[in-house]
Amino acid sequence: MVQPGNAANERLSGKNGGVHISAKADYGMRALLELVAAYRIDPLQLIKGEAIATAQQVPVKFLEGILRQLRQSGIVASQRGAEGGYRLDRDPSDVTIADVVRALDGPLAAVRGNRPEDVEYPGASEHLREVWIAVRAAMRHVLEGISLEDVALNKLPSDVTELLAEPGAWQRRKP
Amino acid sequence: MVQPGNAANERLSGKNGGVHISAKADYGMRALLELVAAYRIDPLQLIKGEAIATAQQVPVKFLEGILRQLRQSGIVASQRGAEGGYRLDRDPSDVTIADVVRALDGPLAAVRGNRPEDVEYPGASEHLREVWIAVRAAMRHVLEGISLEDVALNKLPSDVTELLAEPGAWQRRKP
DNA sequence: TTATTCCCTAGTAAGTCAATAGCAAAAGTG
DNA sequence: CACTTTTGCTATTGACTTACTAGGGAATAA
Repeated sequence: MVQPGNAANERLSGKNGGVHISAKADYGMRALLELVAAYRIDPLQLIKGEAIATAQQVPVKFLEGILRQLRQSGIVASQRGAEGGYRLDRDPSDVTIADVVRALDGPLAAVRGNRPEDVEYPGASEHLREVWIAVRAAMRHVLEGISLEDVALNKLPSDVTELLAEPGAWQRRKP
Repeated sequence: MVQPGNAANERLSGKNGGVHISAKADYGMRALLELVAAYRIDPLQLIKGEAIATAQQVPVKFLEGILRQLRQSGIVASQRGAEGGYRLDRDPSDVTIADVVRALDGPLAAVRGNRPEDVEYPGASEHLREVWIAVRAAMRHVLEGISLEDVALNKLPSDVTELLAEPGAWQRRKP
């Protein structure tokens, strides 16, 4: 098992295509889930960056940058000075995972760095674009369908739990 | 519109999280679709690397490396020397896009470079792993469900065409 | 005023990505 | 047997990204 936020024994297999959840997206989601927990007690309660960082075992200064990006996207609010901190600025049921990933890493899908609808294919590969569009649509379907509240309460939408119930969903594919 | 294989005006928005189709996966799929077209005439016909490269407007030497990886994965066969070239080594209906992406870029999904099932989350983010597993399952569902033949004949599975029919599937989300 | 806490810019080491160069090895042709 | 063609393989490159860290500036409360 990989320790959370411990950058020592990680990146065993440096290479990965398909979908990659970056450290920013992962840390950002974890920070937001901490803020959701506080929000459910008092929606205006402020939590310090360092408190989030230690709770989630994430590098503090790196997390600060992430929280700033989330504030600039209107997901989080912040206050400076003593007794300052961060809080959610929107209802947890209103913030989707897609919102978070887009705020931190940009567009959900890219083909060679371009939007899927912007690439064109000659001859035999004529219909390849449809495939990448479908991949993006699948990502959107999942990530736009799950809110922070869903994750915090472990109440995922039914079509997502169906995905999780698929045989082998929790195992890696044979290499 | 971005020209196929032209690396000049691309990479406008360098950053992207979520799913990224690499040049290798994109070029590899295009090369394979050329081979499928030949396969349908004669399953043993050999096509030269340079012919594929010019047909798909892809850098030759880069494509060579891709085709070699595909051969090492058993998807493609090759023969050296004059009158040599490449051909499909499996039936087009038997090769999925997931096979291609895995052969060229490794695992379909990663969280900070690790397999989704290998990361663990403390406290408030306890259930985040399920989300990433679901994302991977969604990717698998799409990419393992489409074969080279499906793309070549433009006959995608019904659940994929349903994804494409979703409103806004072809437009980017408002930034 | 002073301690606290977020805000912001810069920088950096390591790594990846996309591609190129060059030569070795095999296979067919004359 | 040369000789040409075509793939096999390794190494290298430059641009870029990722995951951080350093250090100071600005706001806020006691």
